[in-house]
Amino acid sequence: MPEGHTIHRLAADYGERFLGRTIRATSPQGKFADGAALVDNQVLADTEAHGKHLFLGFGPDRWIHIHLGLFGKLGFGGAPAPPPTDTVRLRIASPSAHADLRGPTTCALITDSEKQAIHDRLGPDPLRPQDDGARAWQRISRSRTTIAALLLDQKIIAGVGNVYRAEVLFRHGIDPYLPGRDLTRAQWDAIWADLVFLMAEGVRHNRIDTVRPEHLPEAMGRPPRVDDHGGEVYVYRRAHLGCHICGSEIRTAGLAARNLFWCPGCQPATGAPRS
DNA sequence: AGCTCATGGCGAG
DNA sequence: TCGCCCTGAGCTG
Repeated sequence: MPEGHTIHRLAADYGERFLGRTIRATSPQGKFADGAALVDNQVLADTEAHGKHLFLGFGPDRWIHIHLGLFGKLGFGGAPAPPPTDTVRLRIASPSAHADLRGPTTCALITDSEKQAIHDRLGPDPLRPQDDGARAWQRISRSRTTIAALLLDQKIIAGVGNVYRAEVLFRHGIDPYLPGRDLTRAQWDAIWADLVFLMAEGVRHNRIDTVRPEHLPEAMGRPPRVDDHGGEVYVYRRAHLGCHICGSEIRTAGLAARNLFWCPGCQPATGAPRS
């Protein structure tokens, strides 16, 4: 269950273990048998992430494109690798390590130009140093769509998922229903800079933490969060609980088939009326 | 054993 | 906007 920080982390994890090495590739589940055969006994030459897309380079002109979707998981382990379970789509193994991919939305062999087409349809990624938030602003500032929906649109900004969306809007006191074109440039610049910071922290710690030090449980005299998603957050999955800052009841609503969370006190409605 | 839900995204209508 | 794809955990019975 990954957002962009997880994918960047996994690209680094693959690289650490297999870059420059000849790997064995198999598809115990069978759905990627042909692709695995074509990279078996090849050298992993490159790993890259853009948003939630992961690329493993076996050049020339040959990449494995992985997208975990909502359920996909990647697990690393040592050698010898244990017998794979029958849901392993792709196992990559070296004499010292193995990696098992399960449940991805996408695991496919692609060419350089197919890879480029994927980059071309993705927006700037806060975790790619060369990417620029101004490109996203061009579209956001002209859109009547709510900022909450725009933040999840990978064509506009790549790598943000449901947790970062809710949390970054909270951190900036922005109504999720505010149309993109009603944001100020200063608000967007602050959001982008914050995502660059938060997501880099996410890569480092391998979890999403968005709570400022002065609002951490120990600073606020409350117990630490216990939740299966792991990090300290302000609003994500905290529906009907009290806001850590103002005490208002955190609200939730469906937006484009995803659950949105926000604090009506800290993020007062300035956008369109909502039900 | 069966249901629900999850940090995602696609295509049909 | 809905249904669908992928998997697994945590309920319920």
